[in-house]
Amino acid sequence: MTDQIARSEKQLGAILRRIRKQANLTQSDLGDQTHLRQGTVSRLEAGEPAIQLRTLMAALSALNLELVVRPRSKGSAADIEDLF
Amino acid sequence: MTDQIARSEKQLGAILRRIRKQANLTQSDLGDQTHLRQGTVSRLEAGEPAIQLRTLMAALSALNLELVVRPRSKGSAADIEDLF
DNA sequence: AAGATTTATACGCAATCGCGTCTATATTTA
DNA sequence: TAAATATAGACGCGATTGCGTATAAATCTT
Repeated sequence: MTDQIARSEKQLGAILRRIRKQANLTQSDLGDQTHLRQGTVSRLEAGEPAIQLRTLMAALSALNLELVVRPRSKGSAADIEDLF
Repeated sequence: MTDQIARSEKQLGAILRRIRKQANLTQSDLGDQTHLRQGTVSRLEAGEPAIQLRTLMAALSALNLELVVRPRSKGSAADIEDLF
């Protein structure tokens, strides 16, 4: 399984959505676990830039994920997604 | 160099501060590059939960960093920092 | 295709964002 | 320790959050 690299809100949201679906959870399921509205989860996954950190961390926690901060690896796949 | 793992806003802020200092930048320097106030950078690094994703991503970008999302590694060093 | 489920959007609300600016504390350096 | 630099925190402001609640629109299932 390839790394889930995010350099933008959109990429981050896409990653979360992918993982949530792999876990067979609906946005509402996730919302129940995190006390976030389903609509809020939707906006997080859509990559809205003004979503708050607390919202992101709550989602990560519920999905049992962690964040790693590291120097940008040159020419990673993430660049391509960014082009559109 | 050990991984920079964040499971909370506080850890994330601490990581950013560490890296910024290693790069010999002040909060104002970073603010200039990102169009963020020095005070905003301060709050980001302090781990305020309501900071927006756009603010985080701007800082990451200016520091040439990227995020990796991955399953929580059990018993990592990050747990200890969480105990405060 | 119809029905059920899931996701995207909307409303008013209180709270809080980041901005612009300024000042009080640290913290570092001479 | 004095002076310089850096960080934390405040002010009012306009904008937008996530909440609570609904409903449209899109996506599965059967």
